[in-house]
Amino acid sequence: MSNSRVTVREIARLAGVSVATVSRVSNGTGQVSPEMRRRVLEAIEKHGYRPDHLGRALAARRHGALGLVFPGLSGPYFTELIQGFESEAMPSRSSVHILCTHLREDSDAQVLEMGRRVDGVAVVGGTISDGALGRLAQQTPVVVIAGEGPGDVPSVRAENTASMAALTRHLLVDHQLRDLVFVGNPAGSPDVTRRWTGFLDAHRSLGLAPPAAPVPVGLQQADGVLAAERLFRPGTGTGTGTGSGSGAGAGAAGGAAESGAAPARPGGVVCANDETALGVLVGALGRGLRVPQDLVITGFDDAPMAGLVTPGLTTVRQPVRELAAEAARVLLAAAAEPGAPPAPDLLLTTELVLRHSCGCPADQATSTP
Amino acid sequence: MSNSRVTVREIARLAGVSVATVSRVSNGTGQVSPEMRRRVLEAIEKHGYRPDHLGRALAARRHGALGLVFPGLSGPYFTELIQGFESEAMPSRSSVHILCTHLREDSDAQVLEMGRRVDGVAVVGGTISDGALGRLAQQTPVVVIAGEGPGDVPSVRAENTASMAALTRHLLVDHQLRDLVFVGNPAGSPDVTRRWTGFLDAHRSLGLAPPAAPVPVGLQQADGVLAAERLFRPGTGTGTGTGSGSGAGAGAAGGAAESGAAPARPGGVVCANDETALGVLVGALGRGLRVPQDLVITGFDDAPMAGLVTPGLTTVRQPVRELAAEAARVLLAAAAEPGAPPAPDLLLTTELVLRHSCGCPADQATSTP
DNA sequence: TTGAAAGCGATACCAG
DNA sequence: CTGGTATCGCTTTCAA
Repeated sequence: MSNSRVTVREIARLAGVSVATVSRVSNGTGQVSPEMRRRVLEAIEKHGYRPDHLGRALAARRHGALGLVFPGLSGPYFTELIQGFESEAMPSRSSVHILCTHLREDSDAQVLEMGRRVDGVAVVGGTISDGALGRLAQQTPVVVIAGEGPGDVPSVRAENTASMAALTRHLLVDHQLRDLVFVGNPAGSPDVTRRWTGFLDAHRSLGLAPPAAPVPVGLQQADGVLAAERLFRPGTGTGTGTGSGSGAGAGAAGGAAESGAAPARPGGVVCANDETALGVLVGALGRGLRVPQDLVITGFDDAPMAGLVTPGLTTVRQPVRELAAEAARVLLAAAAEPGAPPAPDLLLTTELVLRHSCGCPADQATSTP
Repeated sequence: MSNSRVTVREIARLAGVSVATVSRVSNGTGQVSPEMRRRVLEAIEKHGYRPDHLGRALAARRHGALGLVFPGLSGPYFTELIQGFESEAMPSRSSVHILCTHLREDSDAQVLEMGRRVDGVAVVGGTISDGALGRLAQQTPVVVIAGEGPGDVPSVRAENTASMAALTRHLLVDHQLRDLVFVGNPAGSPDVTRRWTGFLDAHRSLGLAPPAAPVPVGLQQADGVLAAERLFRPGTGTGTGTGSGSGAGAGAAGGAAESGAAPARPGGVVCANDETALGVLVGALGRGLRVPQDLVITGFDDAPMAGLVTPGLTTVRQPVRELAAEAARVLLAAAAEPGAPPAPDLLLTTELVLRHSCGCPADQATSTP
């Protein structure tokens, strides 16, 4: 039935036409008489001919593939990223190559190599050196996701600083919290750098002293658990002390402005993303702490879980799928028109999502989970 | 420096040799005199020549790429899967194409198309129809991961039934639990089918009546939260009380039997994987339930988080990375030797991991052959 | 409209 | 050892 060994020449011979005609028919290009077309189509159908991708790619000098490079995929963020990227590449009949450089030392070389097998590469910010990015860019279209490229390498990213500042201000002003800690490693990725900056900005603009340093852990849920361990270990920094807290005889969620009566002010843990926030939440709940009464926790991303946990996680919504889709679009466009000017940088907007983990009464928000 | 437009012919001309010699030098095949080699190497270096992948692939009739197909990547399972697959493909200089068929209707066609662009395809069990698998298999090497292929399509999977039966028996016998529920959809994937079977087997071999039906949710953490909502809704099956949590006067985590003298036997929630177990755990803790005192929860996979949460999650360890690596190995071997007999099915062993969430005192572990 | 032929970039066989 | 050349499978001028 569908033997993959059939070539244009075979079909041409069987249909009694030239390979050029077969090509024209199978691609729908050029003019072909109805009679010829019928004969060719028949032969194609009968032998299950499908043009070979390599031959076609070689002739067209186009791979029909896009590359996606990231540090070490983990969690819903990369899930969304990949799916968004793929959903945009697929309609253009481009396949998706992936490369996780995680912990590998020769990743620059790997990426360069990938650049020779695809029509464009999207690199997640902070994954490879700027030098490698530059060299990659002069060999194939490149776009940086969630970061900034050197020179005129285009990038697509979501707003970070201002929204993290807004979130932090919300805790500082609306909930009158102090002694906030930041969980995340600013040196780990451009996104976290900006979020840390926003966190600091909020403090400074209010004349408050931010913590001297963040709790520098990774972006995975496990890292959040790790951070919780560090934070809640008896006798450690954050004013949360033991989880015992005051009796809090009151009923459920409602408590709006309870700040007044409570003697021991709960601390707040501002996490670099939802994953770590969830990890911290699990760590806190597992130790008998109550959120938000004993401890406030916030995230960033608005991952699927954020709206589902109890209490709902206050966070910043970021359009990750869109980010990746835009990146794919940039590459596709650049590949289609090699001479075009570099795409402009894209900055997608984010949105504050207030749920219960920050102490807000209910799911209000600019949002619907 | 590194212009990608240089071809063998260019180098040959510049070095004053034939293309054959350039090819020999750049591939290290055949014998070349030191003098020629030097000249060629120099030209290659000077112009930054790197052989084009398409030309090479066309000549070799080999793509230098492997495909990986899965339903909708999510969670640590797929993270491990992809990384294991890639770590095996990379040393063979094969790139990795991915395809998530999630929710798409034309996925069979997509997979067939992918089959024409790679040297072999690994398909996660339950992702595409057996028909499509069959057709794919007669066009390129195929291996099924975590499932079984039709006909002589090879597969690699981990043991499920016996280990889930062992885990269930542990709850039933060692902890004297009754009224276990199973969270997961047996119709969703071959793995879950087998785990459900093991769950049932354990009951029957002890002369106990298993629940009539599972709680049929997906495999993501959010699904676990959903299941928890369903299970712990007041008035529902599992004999657990309200989640409102009494005043928690005691110290931190350790708190023993505080739920009053309530002798109500805690139920047990056996989850199809760690992700959902974690979701259920979060849902339970968020409602003030104590694990394992009020409720026992178990998972499957031994994901990174399993050992980190409080309480540690009792589960079954599955070598996911190895699974994927083996799959890649099978494909690579098949691609290297087209005439070879189909690879035998591989069954990797799993291991029971007893932590605290089942009621066991401390971390201990046993293995099941 | 159709076909012959020239690539696309690299490999490998076969003489010399 | 080295070089000419056929080949891989398809697309695309260029004539007819």
